[in-house]
Amino acid sequence: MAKSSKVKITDVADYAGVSVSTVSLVLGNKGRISKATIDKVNQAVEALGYVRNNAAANLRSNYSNLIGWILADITDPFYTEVTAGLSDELEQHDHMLFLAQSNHQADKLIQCVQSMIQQGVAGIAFSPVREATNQVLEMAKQANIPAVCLARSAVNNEVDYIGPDNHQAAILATQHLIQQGHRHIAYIGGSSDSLTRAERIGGYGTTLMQYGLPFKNEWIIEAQNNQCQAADHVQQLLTQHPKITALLCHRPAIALGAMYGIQRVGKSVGKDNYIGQQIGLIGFDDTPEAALTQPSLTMISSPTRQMGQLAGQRLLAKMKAHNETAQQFILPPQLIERGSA
DNA sequence: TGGGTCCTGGGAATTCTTCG
DNA sequence: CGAAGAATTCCCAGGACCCA
Repeated sequence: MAKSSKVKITDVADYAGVSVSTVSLVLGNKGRISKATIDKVNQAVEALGYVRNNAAANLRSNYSNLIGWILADITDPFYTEVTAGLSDELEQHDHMLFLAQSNHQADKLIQCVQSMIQQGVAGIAFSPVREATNQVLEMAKQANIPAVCLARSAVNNEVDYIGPDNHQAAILATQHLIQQGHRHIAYIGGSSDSLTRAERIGGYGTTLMQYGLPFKNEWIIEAQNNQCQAADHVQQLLTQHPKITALLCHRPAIALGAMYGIQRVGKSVGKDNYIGQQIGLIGFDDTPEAALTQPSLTMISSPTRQMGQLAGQRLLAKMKAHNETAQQFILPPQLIERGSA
C-alpha cells in the first residue's frame, strides 16, 4: 500500500505530460529543455510532492552518497563534535553519514564495517580498535572503498589518520600548571589500557622531568569516567598526599568530580597556589559546560570539529582519486584558560 | 529434494532514435 | 538542430523453473 502510493518519476512524467527522460533531464539540470517543459515538470514535482529516490539513482549510477562512520562511543563528547564536523563537511558535498558505534570492541567494529559495506557505502571513517584496524582496512580495500581512521590516539599504520596531539596536550597543561608555581601535580582518570591516556601521561611525565619535578606512579590514578568515582579518588589522593597542589583530569567528568573531592578535604579550586589551600585543575577535552562551574574549568581543547571536517575532506578526495597516498594529520591542542588553573 | 540457471523487479540515468 | 521519447542499463536478492 505504502509502496504503491509513493510518487515515482513516472508519476511526475505522467502528470507533466512528458517522458521520464525529460523529467530526469530537468531534475538533473541537464540537456536542452524548453522553459515551458521545465515549468511543467517543476509544477508536477510540486503538486505530487515528488522526492528523488537516491537508492535508485545510486543503483543506476553504481555510486553511493552514503559514508559510514563507526565511532567508539556515541556518548563521548569528543565523538559528538567529530561527528558534527564530519557531517558538516559531507553534507556540503551531498553526502550523508551512516552512523554506528563499536563500543571499543573489535568484533563489533568488524560487524559494523561488514554491514556498511553491504549497504553500499562509498567510504568509511572509523575509530580504530587496535586488534581490528588492519582487518577493517583490508575489508575496505576488498570492497574498493576508501577508509580513514579518526582516532583519539596515534595509529601505527600507514593509513589515513586524523587525530589529536595528546602528547602535546599534556605538555601544554603541565607547563601551564608549572608556570603557575605548581610543583606537585597528579593525573586523574582513564584506564591503563587507554592509548590516549598513555600518550598524555607521556607528555605529562616528560614535562615534569624536564623541570626536575617529581613523577610518581602513585600520583597517577585510574578512574572510570564518572564524577562520583573521581570525587572519591581525589579525596583519597589529597588526603594521602597533601603536597599535591594541582590535578590533570583525563575527561571533563573527572574534572567535575575532582571539584567535589577537593572540597571534601577542605580545599578549594583555583589559581591561588601561594596560600596552599587552592588546587589547580586542568581537564582534557573542553566542553561548553566547563565554563559553567564556579570557578570555571581551565581545559585543553582539541580541534575535534576540524578533525571531523578533515576526515570528510580526505574521504571525498580518496573517493575521487583512488590512488591518493595515505596522509596523517595530528592536530595541535589549545589551552582554554579559565578560573581553575 | 537439491542444485543450477534464468528471469524479474526496483527507480532513475544515459544513450540512441525520432520528430517537427 | 533542438527537443522529446524509447530503449537500455545498472546490481542483486529472491522467485520460478528445470533437471537429475
